[in-house]
Amino acid sequence: MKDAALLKEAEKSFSGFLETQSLKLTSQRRTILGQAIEARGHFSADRLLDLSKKKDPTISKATVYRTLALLKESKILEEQDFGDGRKVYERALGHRHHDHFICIRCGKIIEFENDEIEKLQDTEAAKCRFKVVYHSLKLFGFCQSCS
Amino acid sequence: MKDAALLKEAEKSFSGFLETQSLKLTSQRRTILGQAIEARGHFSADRLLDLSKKKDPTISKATVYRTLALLKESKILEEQDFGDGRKVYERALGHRHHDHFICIRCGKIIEFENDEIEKLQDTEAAKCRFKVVYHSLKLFGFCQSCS
DNA sequence: TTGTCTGCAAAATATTTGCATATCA
DNA sequence: TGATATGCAAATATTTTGCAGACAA
Repeated sequence: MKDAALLKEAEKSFSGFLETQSLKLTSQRRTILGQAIEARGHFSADRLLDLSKKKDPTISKATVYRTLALLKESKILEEQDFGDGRKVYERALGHRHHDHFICIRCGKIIEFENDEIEKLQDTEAAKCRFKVVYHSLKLFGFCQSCS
Repeated sequence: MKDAALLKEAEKSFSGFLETQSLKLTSQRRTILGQAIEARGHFSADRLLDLSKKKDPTISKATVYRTLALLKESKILEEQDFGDGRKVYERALGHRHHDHFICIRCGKIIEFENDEIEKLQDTEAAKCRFKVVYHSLKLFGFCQSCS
């Protein structure tokens, strides 16, 4: 999907979500959403603030954090924690579920999907009578160029 | 293994580690190690500080954090992050590798082991020419009593 | 018009660090 | 004795919050 189409879909989705909560689509929220979609890959709150400020220098850190919470709630973004003490975000809308390799030398992140692992997780959960809502699988190590 | 035997093994392991690094086994480090082994389950730095202070009220936060780093390095403890913004620790010495279910209602943590999942992870890593050093698999959802 | 938002600065949370003094080996 | 460790307080880093004025519906 092209960026423009993606952004359009995201805006539609976000404004729909905001409406259901009686919240408003402000110019700041529009800008932040736009930059989050354009950012691609994984980005931190801080990076999103920088990107957003380039479009509108008056946007504040507080608004970015508050908007990130809404984008997460509306399932447009997903929050990840790669263990460096801060949260990062990635687009969830139109992006299939996947897990991550994280290179502990260069920081590169590689995505992968494996249905078999998912199935085994469900089997294991059933054994413990546990109902899985979401999961996080991270493989830390060395990527090809670092090993 | 009984607590006393476990503690003895941990002390032996820790003092061996400290020696190789030309570091000292101080009374504070001994106290903190003792409380970490007695704590069982998962505990935060803050909780370990509280426990340690009961044995020696002069122990400081800084020393607990510094000692936790050493206990992690020496493989006596393992660091976990269950996504609530702080790190928790669990004993690794004499404790087989396992993954976790985390109940998002009551916070209960259930451990599980699954060799098949581990194997599939390795297979998947090999496909990407990625060398896995350690991994983290967390299944979030509802435990039996919360669902 | 009115309830929601915003920017700002201050607060909260978890962890780390500089430094003078104390302690282990 | 000398290198390492400690406690304290201040510094970091990230995220959250209170508040008074601004804005969307």
